[in-house]
Amino acid sequence: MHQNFSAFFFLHMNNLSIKDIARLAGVAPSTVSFVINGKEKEGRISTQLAAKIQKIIQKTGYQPNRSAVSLRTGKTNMIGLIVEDISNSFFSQLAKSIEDMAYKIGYKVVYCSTENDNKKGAELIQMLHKQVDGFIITPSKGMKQAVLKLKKNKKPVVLIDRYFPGVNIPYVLVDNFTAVKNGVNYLVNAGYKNISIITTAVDQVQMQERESGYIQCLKENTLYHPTYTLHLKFSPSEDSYANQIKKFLLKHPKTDAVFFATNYLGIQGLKVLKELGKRIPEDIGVLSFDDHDIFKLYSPAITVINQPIAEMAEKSVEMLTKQMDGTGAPAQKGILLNAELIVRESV
Amino acid sequence: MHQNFSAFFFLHMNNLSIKDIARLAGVAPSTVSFVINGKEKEGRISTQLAAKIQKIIQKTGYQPNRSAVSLRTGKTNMIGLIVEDISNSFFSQLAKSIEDMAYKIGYKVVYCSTENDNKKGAELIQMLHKQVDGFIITPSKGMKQAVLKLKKNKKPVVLIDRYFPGVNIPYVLVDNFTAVKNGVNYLVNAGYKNISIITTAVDQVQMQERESGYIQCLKENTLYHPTYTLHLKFSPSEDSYANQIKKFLLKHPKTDAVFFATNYLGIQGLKVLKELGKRIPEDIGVLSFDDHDIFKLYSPAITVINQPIAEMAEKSVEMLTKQMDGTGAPAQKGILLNAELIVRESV
DNA sequence: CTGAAAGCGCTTACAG
DNA sequence: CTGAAAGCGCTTACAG
Repeated sequence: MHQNFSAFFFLHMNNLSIKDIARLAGVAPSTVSFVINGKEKEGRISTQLAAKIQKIIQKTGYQPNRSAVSLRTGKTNMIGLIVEDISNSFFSQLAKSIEDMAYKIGYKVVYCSTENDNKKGAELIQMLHKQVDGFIITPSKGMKQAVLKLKKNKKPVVLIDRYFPGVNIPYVLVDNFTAVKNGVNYLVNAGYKNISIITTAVDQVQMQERESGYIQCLKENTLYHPTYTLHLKFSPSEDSYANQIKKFLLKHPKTDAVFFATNYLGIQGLKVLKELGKRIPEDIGVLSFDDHDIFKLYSPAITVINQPIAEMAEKSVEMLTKQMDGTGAPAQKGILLNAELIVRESV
Repeated sequence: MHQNFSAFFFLHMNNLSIKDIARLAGVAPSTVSFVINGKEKEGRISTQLAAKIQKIIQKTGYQPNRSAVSLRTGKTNMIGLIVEDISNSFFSQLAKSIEDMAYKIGYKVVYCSTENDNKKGAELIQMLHKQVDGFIITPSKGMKQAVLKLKKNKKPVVLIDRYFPGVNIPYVLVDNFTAVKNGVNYLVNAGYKNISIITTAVDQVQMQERESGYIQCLKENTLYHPTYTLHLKFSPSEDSYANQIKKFLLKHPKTDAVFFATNYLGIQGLKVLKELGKRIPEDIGVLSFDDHDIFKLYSPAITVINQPIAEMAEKSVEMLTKQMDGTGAPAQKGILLNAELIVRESV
């Protein structure tokens, strides 16, 4: 009777603690703790008692205070996801896949966008350091120190999409060089002679590798002209990219195919080609890195080099988990996944 | 000399605590705490001493253990963002804007995708309850109980994009009804007579309101035909939507304009129209809710009803902050923002 | 102007 | 089979 009354009372409280549950069950807090954490054996709790406690937890909707658990165990069950820009289609798809993988193993994801600002990136790492059990990061070059510090502090980290050459931190990458080399080779085989590359200012490894793949392929086919390369200056405005691309294309009228090194450049490029009245693929062939809904739907549909996003997410969470478990302690150096050429109508 | 040695030693430690800093500075932990939290006045710490402590914190890179702070203060400085699907362009843009706003006031964002699964939605709320200071949620109908429980527990919540009619929880919405009414009216004025609506199965308020706007406008113009409405069955596969749309359009060949009630339906719709060889806007006018890069770039560019994403983010964080501060305690009921008709070439 | 002490809510060795 | 106690790293009233 008294117990029922208490149960009723507690049912309407906001913040139950483990002590409250213990009191309701007539046991010590430690007993409740064992049941919560599935350690009935270890605490040698009888099955009946465990069931009784479970029931009370159910009824009251008791949830352990995560801060207290974290303080005590040193685990937060949070993963820090640091990307360039969460609103970018590539990263938001990555975020979704990572969330799915993390959810399955009981982790939540905190995200942060660096916007390629090195200071912000380093700061974010520093701020999250004590709040997450591990990081999945698409690093910009200037984040190297901050990431090395994480490593020194034995904080689990996996780099994704980009990495630091010569630094021993696990990564999940696409083989940018080979993928682009093959993709550009497809342009060459299709008969294009003057193939331009439009890419970002070269300070990210993955972009450098894409460019190398382009150069290597064209050199092998004696079609390489250094002037057919546009390194776009970074700009927060999309129009600025479009303008730079337009100027470049007007300056190189012989260009008969373009390789865009990221999807947002490809999208801007399509806009420009439309403005210039160029027909694809008759006047100009188009190949873009990264797939995007736009490329599937465009007339003509655009041929792309597609990154295996779900697989990247899966591998990165896997590699992170191994580190967090302390299991695969000497984590493998990294893995290289294949990007796939999806041939559509633009070449 | 000894102190320098200690500083050197601590510089290379992983996990400094406030005690370590206190020892290095030769003061009590409480003194350090006051300095960290900018409460020098309250603790009546001399400026010089405060500076000295600051310097040590700088040098060592000490970061307070957030779990301990949270346990003690009851604040986590985390916001829980629960959306339908973070990889959807609308939600990822929202996430980016919310992140920006939150960052400015020292909050991090944990995100979760419900995938419109009520159970998962309720579960996510429950799981995050103790880990975040407040929630920004795009609720599905079945999450009502879970959200009401948050309210009962005085957990700050702001609903965004959708709401629960008749329930007093702050929300940030777009005036779907008026926006669609005006948008469809634009189709009417352009001379279209048989305007279809393609929308989701009606169980989300915002979708109902969009449909009401469509109906209201057409009724006022005596152009409403109930059969010109397609409620798409939910499906995880995009192709299924495309097939349903195709069947519908073939069944209603007189349709001379279509209003798509969300951007992903619009995107699927464009694909279908392309397959059917329909010319836009000559054969069929197109209007879609939500803007998207695809709509800007498509030939012809698609006329849309655009939601003010940045403003929605700003208002929602603002309303949440007021609740978290305990300031604007009797938080305003909610706000209704205007969606903007962006006229392009498809009508 | 500064420090010692209590306590936030847990988990886990330890004692029984 | 169960409970009392220590301690994770902070903050803050309180005493001096």
